[in-house]
Amino acid sequence: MTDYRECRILHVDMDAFYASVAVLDAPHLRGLPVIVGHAGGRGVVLSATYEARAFGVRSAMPVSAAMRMAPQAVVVEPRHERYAEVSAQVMAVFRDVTPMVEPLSLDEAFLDVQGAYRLFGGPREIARSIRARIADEVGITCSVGASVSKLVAKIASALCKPDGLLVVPGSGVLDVIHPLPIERLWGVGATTAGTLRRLGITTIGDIAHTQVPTLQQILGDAHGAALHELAWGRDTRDVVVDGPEKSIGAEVTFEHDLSDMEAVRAELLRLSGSVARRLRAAGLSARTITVKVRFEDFTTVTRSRTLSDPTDVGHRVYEVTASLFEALRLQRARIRLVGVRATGLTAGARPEGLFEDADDTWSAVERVADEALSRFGDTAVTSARLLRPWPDGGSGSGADAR
DNA sequence: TCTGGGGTCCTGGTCCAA
DNA sequence: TCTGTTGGACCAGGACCC
Repeated sequence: MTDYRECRILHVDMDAFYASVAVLDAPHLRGLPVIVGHAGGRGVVLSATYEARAFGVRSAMPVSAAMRMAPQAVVVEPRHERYAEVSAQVMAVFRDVTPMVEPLSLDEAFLDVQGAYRLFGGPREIARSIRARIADEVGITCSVGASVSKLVAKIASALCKPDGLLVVPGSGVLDVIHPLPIERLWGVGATTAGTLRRLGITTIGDIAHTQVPTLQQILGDAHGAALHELAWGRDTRDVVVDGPEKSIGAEVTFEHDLSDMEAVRAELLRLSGSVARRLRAAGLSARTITVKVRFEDFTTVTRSRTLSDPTDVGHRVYEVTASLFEALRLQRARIRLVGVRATGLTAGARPEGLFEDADDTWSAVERVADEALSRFGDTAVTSARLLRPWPDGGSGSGADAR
């Protein structure tokens, strides 16, 4: 029997992860159509069991639309801490097999298993063992693709979903990927797919047989050339164990569009505090702060500012955020979403005492608050400004003072 | 129909300094 | 001194991923 030793890259993907965890924790839901998402309002489907998918329910569609398709479905509120917990169990199984694990999200990872052959056998045996252990020890199912590259391993795991295993040797790569629709290719989303389809390019094979300059003319130099390479199965990216974080952000969509700018500023204050707290928890400081505003018609603007000194102080983040927001000079706008993001991250907290300024005081205050929050819970400390009762219920719940 | 929230990466424009 | 070029940093927006 061939053991496909060239297929050292595994892509492991949990099946309907959030929904599977919901069923794991509430076994009476097994076999039922289950949708994970915020019921009512503007929530979208985060995940759905295959029973729900049979009705046409898909991730990212509005929960309201999903409920019209599957009225009998059970809607379950998301529980992110629980997903993180289960994810840690799954990743621990991966790391038992090899240290070469690159998590892509809570529910999927690339593994380079070449170094594990001597202990565990070839890629197929390793994949089988991982699938069995996750089923036994965690209680959910996963699908595994194994191949010579990340691209093909990822395509393979998608092709064998749910609860499957597919090994694609180097000699079979083009036979497998060329008939597939272009959307299967990493980097082809709705926009690129629409552009290519209008030109009659519908399969990965079509991309492979289109001249590079033509693709570059359509999609830009980098994107065009990259897609052509991928369409021929050429992907030399290695499994990277620990990539540093590049940004930390938070955003919120209001239940109803807001026109009360004071309420929007209060939300920006809350988001700034949350981002800064996560920076401090990660031991990082940020040089660039970006504020994002989405209006009722879904148009979105971002404004950013780069600081002379990196910061992890919430008060400082809010000062920048608020001044960027003020510069937009919004009077009667109806705002759907606001967000705050920190980029240009550097390791290490902001050096205290280096600059004798108000940030030192705020930094000290916020570190004390971090301590209180970690000891007494999320509601132990908050900014006085966030205590004002907004007309419609406050942050994220749909204030609208008009 | 009506579009979340967390991210990464790329592109094109502007500004500034060498 | 003036002009043109180049390259880097920054900024804004968009596409994409899960």
